[in-house]
Amino acid sequence: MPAGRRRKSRDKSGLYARIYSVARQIPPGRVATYGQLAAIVGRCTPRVVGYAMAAVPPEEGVPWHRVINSKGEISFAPDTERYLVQRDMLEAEGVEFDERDRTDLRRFGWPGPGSD
DNA sequence: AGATTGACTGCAT
DNA sequence: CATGCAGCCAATC
Repeated sequence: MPAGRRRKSRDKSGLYARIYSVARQIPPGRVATYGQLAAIVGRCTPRVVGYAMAAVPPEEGVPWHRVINSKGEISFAPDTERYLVQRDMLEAEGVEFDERDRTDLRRFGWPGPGSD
């Protein structure tokens, strides 16, 4: 790996790789918020995490469906197919939604890396 | 190079 | 609890 050159990580190319790397650590049945991932990745913001999730290649093994917004809700309009697909996958893992279509982050929220 | 958009968030109303 | 607004960073046009 290219030693030297660190300080503030200018690896913009590795930004997505970092985000995916963290996302892959989210265990089944748990969900993480964009802001949480951004904080763990560092030098990143929720917007970028969302953009990265939208750009996840299908075979990367990244559980993009376990990433939701800070309100504990899926960030797609409820009447879209993408929303239904994501919700279906989460429920299949045991994540529950209330009548407001929100999950309880205190129960299903991912504590963070190393909580395995 | 400037403007616009997007799977966001926190705070004020 | 719903809505509005500003701040945020990268990708696209």
